[in-house]
Amino acid sequence: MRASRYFMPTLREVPAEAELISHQLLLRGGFIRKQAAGVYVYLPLGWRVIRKIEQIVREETDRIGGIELFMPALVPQELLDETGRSGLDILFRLKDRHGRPFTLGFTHEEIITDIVRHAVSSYRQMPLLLYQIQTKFRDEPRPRGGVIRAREFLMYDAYSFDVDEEAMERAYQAVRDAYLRMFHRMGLPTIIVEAEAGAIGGGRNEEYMVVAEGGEDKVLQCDTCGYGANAERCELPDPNLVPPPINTVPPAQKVATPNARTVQEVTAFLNTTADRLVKTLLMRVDGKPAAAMVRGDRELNPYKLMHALNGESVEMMDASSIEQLTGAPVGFSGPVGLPPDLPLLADYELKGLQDFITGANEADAHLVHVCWGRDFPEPQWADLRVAEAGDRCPRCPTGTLREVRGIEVGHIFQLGVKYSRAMNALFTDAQGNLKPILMGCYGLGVSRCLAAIAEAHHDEHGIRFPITVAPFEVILILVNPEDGKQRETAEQLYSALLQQGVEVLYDDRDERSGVKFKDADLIGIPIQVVVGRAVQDGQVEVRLRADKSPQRLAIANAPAHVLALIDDLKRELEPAR
RNA sequence: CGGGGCGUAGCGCAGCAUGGUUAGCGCGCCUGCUUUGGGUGCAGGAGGUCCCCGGUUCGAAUCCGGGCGCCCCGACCA
Repeated sequence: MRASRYFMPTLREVPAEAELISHQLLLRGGFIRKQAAGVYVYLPLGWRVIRKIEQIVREETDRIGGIELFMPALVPQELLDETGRSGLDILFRLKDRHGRPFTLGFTHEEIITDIVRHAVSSYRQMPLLLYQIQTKFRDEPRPRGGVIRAREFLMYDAYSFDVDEEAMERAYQAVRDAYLRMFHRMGLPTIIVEAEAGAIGGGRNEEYMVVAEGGEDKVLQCDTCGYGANAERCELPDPNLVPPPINTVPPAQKVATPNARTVQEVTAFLNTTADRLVKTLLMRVDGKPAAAMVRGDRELNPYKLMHALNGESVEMMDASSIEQLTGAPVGFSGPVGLPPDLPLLADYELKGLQDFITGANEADAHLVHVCWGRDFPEPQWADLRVAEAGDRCPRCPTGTLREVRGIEVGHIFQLGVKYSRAMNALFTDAQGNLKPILMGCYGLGVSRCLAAIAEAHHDEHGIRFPITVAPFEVILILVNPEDGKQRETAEQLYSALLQQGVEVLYDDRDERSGVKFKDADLIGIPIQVVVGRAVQDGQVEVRLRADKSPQRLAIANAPAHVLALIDDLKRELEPAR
């Protein structure tokens, strides 16, 4: 490709809207352009990268027996009614001319299950692994980071169908390994962590995280055993604390705390510390009220409360319901005097705490010297708080958790019969029994990978693409187009490389050399071939974007050398191929 | 949805508190010359519904009201 005839609008200055380095570089390098919040154009360079990512995921899925298909982006709402997901607020909704409600697909479990329930009826037709690469639409409350969290984005999603638990587990493992190969081939270093299932639901599920400063997920990792989990999932062990004696604790006493609602305000007012305070949070699990207690300096993990009560959804109770239930405005809730039928749960940690401060369930008042088992019934103990760096590992005796940030590039789930049961996707087994199909679903953010790659591979000059996903393998830089000898050499090398099947971007533009070098570094093509003044000595320079150390070569040897370099770079990421 | 910030040429910004020439600067773009190994120098030029609607005023980019859009933090999120 001749750069003079190509479309690569690079930007010299950093667009004000971009915060993340990957976002800045992708905008500046002419890979993407914003159309609206969370809606992006993929410019030619960006689209070439996307197509390479797609190719890798196709090859690796095909290798484990996956079969590609293509589902509609336009999804009839009634299909989502079957699984109760038509009310989700991330759905884009529209109506056709007859007023029939549609949504834009945010994920495709219902569609694929619908196809399979009509076409699969026997155990002989499984196992089955179907996948697609599709545009997904999610009306995110807050798009951010460019294509990291977009409202319209490209996603690969695969779905497995099996006859029993073991077969489902085998399919899950096969995809799990295939994902590792995909990310490795893309040059994305990932870690696998346990995760929450969110709107997809189901059982076991894991996320693939690219560790990056700009990542939006908090990930906790054990320094000893390798356990890793998303912070919204990460379990904590029961420290089995011994309750301190309460015979010397003075009776609970009400104190006035005018306008002191937050932990910070209360501790300041009572001149104490947050770990002497117990927060009581009123929540709804599956719509039913529940109270959860954590220490004042901790954070409640709502999912943990949901799991403790075997629920499927959780939300904070709204202010007026709280007032109705406790008799006090938000900020003054406490465990003393709550309705006896209200489930009351407390984090394990509180087992070792007595003589604490809580809300009094009365406006502008708190209680001091509160003890559980004395002033209110012993609560149900559970793991309820959000894990933090420094906490003990839940999987091994000596490990400590540390915290990193990650970009979630993949998420795999064992769905079990959640969708097949709801949608009546049944099959007949060898014994003639009618059973629901066991499903798994496996998502990979294709467009998000583009951003993750830029986030993981860049320096102060620009992106440094791994060769497997680079928009071109080689950039051929003609330093001075006015120089006949240089031009002639560059043209000759260009044809030679093309003939060898090399993907080469030939920068023949009538630009200053400085512009070309800056652009080459910015767009990150891994191999740079510079045709400059060295042609006088019959030489050109070859250098890697990654280390920049130039190597001078006789012009005649350059194509073979470049070919060998490409091979080397590819072998690092695709050893088996 | 809560808090904060922003909206002026393709991009980055100034001007706005105190209303008043023809709305300005840098980059980019066009023309000519120059230069040719890291965003070259000189000269000339084009490009603006100052986000939108309404109001105040002799006069609004500037003041007031309403709306829309965008970014960041939080809530939320596969």
